[in-house]
Order: sequence, then C-alpha cells, then structure tokens
Amino acid sequence: MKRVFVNMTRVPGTVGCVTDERLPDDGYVAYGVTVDLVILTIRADQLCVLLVRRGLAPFAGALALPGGFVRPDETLAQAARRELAEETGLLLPELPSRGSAWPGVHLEQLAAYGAIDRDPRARILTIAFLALAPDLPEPRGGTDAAAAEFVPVTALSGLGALAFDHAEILADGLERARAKLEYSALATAFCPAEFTVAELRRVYETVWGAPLDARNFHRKVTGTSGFLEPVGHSTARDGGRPAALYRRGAAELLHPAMRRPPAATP
Amino acid sequence: MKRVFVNMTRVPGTVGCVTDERLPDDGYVAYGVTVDLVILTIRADQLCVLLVRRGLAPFAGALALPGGFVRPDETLAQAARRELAEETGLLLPELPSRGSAWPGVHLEQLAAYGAIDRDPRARILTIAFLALAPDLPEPRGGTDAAAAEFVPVTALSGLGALAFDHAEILADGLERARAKLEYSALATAFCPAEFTVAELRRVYETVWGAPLDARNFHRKVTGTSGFLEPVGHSTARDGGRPAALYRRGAAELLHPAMRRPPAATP
DNA sequence: CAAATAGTGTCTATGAGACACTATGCA
DNA sequence: TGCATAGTGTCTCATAGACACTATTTG
Repeated sequence: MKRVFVNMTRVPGTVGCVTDERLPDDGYVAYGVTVDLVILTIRADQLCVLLVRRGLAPFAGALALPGGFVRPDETLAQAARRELAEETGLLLPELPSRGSAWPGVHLEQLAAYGAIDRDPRARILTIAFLALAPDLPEPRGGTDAAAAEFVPVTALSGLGALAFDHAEILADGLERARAKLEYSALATAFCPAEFTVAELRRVYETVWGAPLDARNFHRKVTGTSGFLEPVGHSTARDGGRPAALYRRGAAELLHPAMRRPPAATP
Repeated sequence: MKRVFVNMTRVPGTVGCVTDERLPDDGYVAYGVTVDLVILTIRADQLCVLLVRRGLAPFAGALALPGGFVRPDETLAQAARRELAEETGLLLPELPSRGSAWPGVHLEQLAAYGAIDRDPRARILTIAFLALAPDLPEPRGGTDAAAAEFVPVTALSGLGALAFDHAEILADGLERARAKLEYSALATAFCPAEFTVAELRRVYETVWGAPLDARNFHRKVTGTSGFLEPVGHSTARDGGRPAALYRRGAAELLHPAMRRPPAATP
C-alpha cells in the first residue's frame, strides 16, 4: 500500500522543500503524534489492562489501548496524564515531567512506535506510556472512549487482535512492568496507600504469574531498606491473625532486588 | 514565549478541525519528528560520544547529538540506522526493526522527548536512540554534520551546554548504557569481533568509572553461560602471558548479572 | 633472572530458597 | 479446639569479593 503524503508542511524559518524522494538536510515533514496508554491494575487477583472499544474507523468495533492526539500546548507526559484522567476519572495534580507519581499511581514513558503503516489513514507515531494503579472505580466512558473496561490480560488471546499495533505495545508494557517489579518498588503502585505484606505478595504473584514463598517474601521485603515503612502497627483482617500495615517507603530502587522465579507467565 | 502554530494540518479522511484550544476527539495536529543518536564508543580508555558542531541556527556553533528528520518512507529505527551510517561512515545491512544488531554495533531506542519549547523554531519531537560501537574510524563529516568528533564524556562539563535538550538525552543514554552492562551482554558491543577478557574488563571499568578485580571478573564472565565463546585458543599479546581470545556468545541477558560497584561515575 | 599479564584456588560473608516452628486472630 | 493467616528461626546452597598462588610470556 503506497500512500502519498499530502500532509507535509513547511515551517517558516526552516529551509527545505518537500518531495517524496529525498529531503534536504534541514527539510521538515510533519506527522500526527498520539499517546497511547497501557493502564494496568489488579482486580480480583487478575492483572487487567484498560481497553476501549473503538467506535470509529479504522478498526471500528475492535479493542484498543486508550489514547489520543497530543495537543500543541502540552508535553508528551502531560498528554498522557490528560488521557489517563479522562479514561479513569481520576483527577491528578501537576507532576514533574518524567517518571512517577502521585500517591499510588505510577506513569512512565514506555517507547515510541513508528511503523510506516501502523495507522492505515496516515503516518501517525505514537508514544506509549505505562501506568500502574491500585484498583480503580469502574472507568467512566471518557470523552473519546466509546466504552472502557478492564480486561484480564490472560483473556486477551481469546478476544481477537487489538487495533493498530496495540498488541505489541501491550506486550512491551507487560514485560516492562514484570521486569521493573524485580528491581524497583513499583509493586506498591498496585496497592492502596496502606497495605499488608500479603497484599504486596499477591501483587507480585499476579504480575509474575508464579507463586512465591510467603515466609521468604516477608523476610525479604521487610528487610530491604526503604521499601516498606510500617505505619503504627494498626492491622486489618483477612481471616487469620491480623497483619501489620505498611506504607511505601522512600526507596525507588531495591537493594537487593527481588528475584523473579524462572516460571512461565501465561 | 508563546508561539502560534501555523503548521497544523488536516488529513483527508479524518474528521476534526484545528483550533488552538480544544481539538475534536479525532482531531489531528502534525509535528516535526527527528531522531537523535547517542553514539558511544571507547577510545584510549575513555568513554566517548559522537557530537557534531552545528552550522545552522538555532544553536549555531554549539555541540549537538547527530540526528535528523524522519523521512516519510522509513520507520524510526530505519531513520536512526541511516543517520548512524551517515555520521560514522559505516555501511549497515538491513536489520530487524527493534533492538540489535549486526556484528559489533548495537542500536536501540532510548526514549521520546517532547518538551514544548525544546526547539525554538517549531514543535518538534525527537526519538532518541542509543548506539554502542567498537572503536570506529574517524567520523567523516556526514551530509548534515558540519563536523563530527568523538568527545570524552568526562570532558563535557567544560565544553558548555549542548544544543536543545541534548544534555538530558545524553545523560539518559549514559545511564541506560551503564545499567545495561549489568544484566546484558552489551559490553561486547564496544569490543572488536575477537577480544580478550582483559579488554572486556576495561570496557566495564571505563563505562562504570570504577576498577574491578581482574581475577573475580575473569571467573565471572567465563562462568556465565552464553556470554563468551572461546575462539580456538589463539592469543594476542599485551606485554605478559598471552590471553585467550573470545567472541561474543549467544546470550543477550546475563545470568547471573554483573554487579556494578557502588562507586561514583564522575 | 625480574617484570608483567593471564588464569586458578580458597576462604568468608551474604542472600535465596526450603521448611519447621511460633504467634494471634476467628468460628 | 481447630483452622487460617502472620511472622521468625534455621539450614543449605550459590555467588560476590578478597586475595594467595600458579602459569606463561618478554626483556
């Protein structure tokens, strides 16, 4: 499918004219730019991703990652935050431009995707972001989402392909999340402000898809300095002996790192 | 500095009109997109980055990372490969779209940078790539490089600021490289096709800026399966007992990982 | 021979994983 | 009392780091 790019523009003040073959060195071609979000949460012990059902062509009726065009007055991170707020109904304070985070929600850049025909309409690049959040209220149909829903990632093979190259983006987001649980305190982003060690362990087990030894896990996380901060030993119950509650500590990176078992992640 | 965006375009087939305030949901604004390269190599036991002296405004006369606009018929990775070839004079075979690599040279996506005023002329996003290469021939002034030279990264504080946000991009690239030496076989990308354990160790010491114990290093790298593959025990000399030569093995990721000493990286 | 670099052996501290055991709640 | 979950102690194995020691070259 060879397309003619009619949406080339020149910017006053730059040299260069636009042809289809070879651009002058300071030539300038403009592309559409979107942000797409991999928003992960844990519901009922399942790792879920927020997907929207597309209403418009292309891929009308298919599931897709939430996202939208970057506006001229916002950075990439700001666009991602706006989309996140629109899709989840969360209101977010202003954030530093890169990385985390307000209490509990984590947002970071994942990668840029620029395959030539990833959007059949025109050349559109997307910058994907990864968001991790504790269990959220039901997503409200945002302004640009026909219908948004959290879908267990294990159910995706049976749901048909995602729109555009979103399956690849989602796979990259999942792998990033799984990898970062090893060496960062990111798992706490899936937990409410106060949580027990068992809840944190279930996060690891759910994201990695592998069981962990509860005793060793407890020793490890409580022994890693800066990971957890005990909040006055209030407790909550879950059937047995009450558990101590913790808040996330100051550490971003874990020393030593948690070790992901070699098990599969189906 | 408030600018008016005159370079907004509409793409036939998409709805939406362009205003400065609020875009319809499927609205579309176009931006300039470049790739910028952090090309690292090791020369004379110093970690060096390839920089070009800008000839044109803005930042005329300043040092900058090599890069250029993405053409409409190439992916981001292809644009990065083209720029790499133009700047270094290397001829490169066609590659799979993500990650590495042809013998010895590594290229991977680093991140996207989209601060609103990162280019004073217009809204331009850049996708940064990280390249690691063995000692290259003197860079030839490429088509769009006024002059290209490898600069030791330790010398950069005394050279004045880099153009645009390239100091931030370079810092991110350096940190990525330092981190990936820990858990990947990336250090071999700084070495020629055949190398000794001592040469590999000098790569680690140079990138990390910290000395390593030669004996323990030797045991570790030769004991990590898939990292090094002994090529018929030919040798080369460097003053003392001849050393065995190795080629990089099949492993991308190291098990167990190398450990970066806590030392500073000045 | 000495000097220089390559490579091995050995000891110790630390952390991971296995798992017995104790602690504290509820029905 | 029985059961479920929380949390600790202890053993074993693997690996990191320190460093003594051997091996193989050149001058």
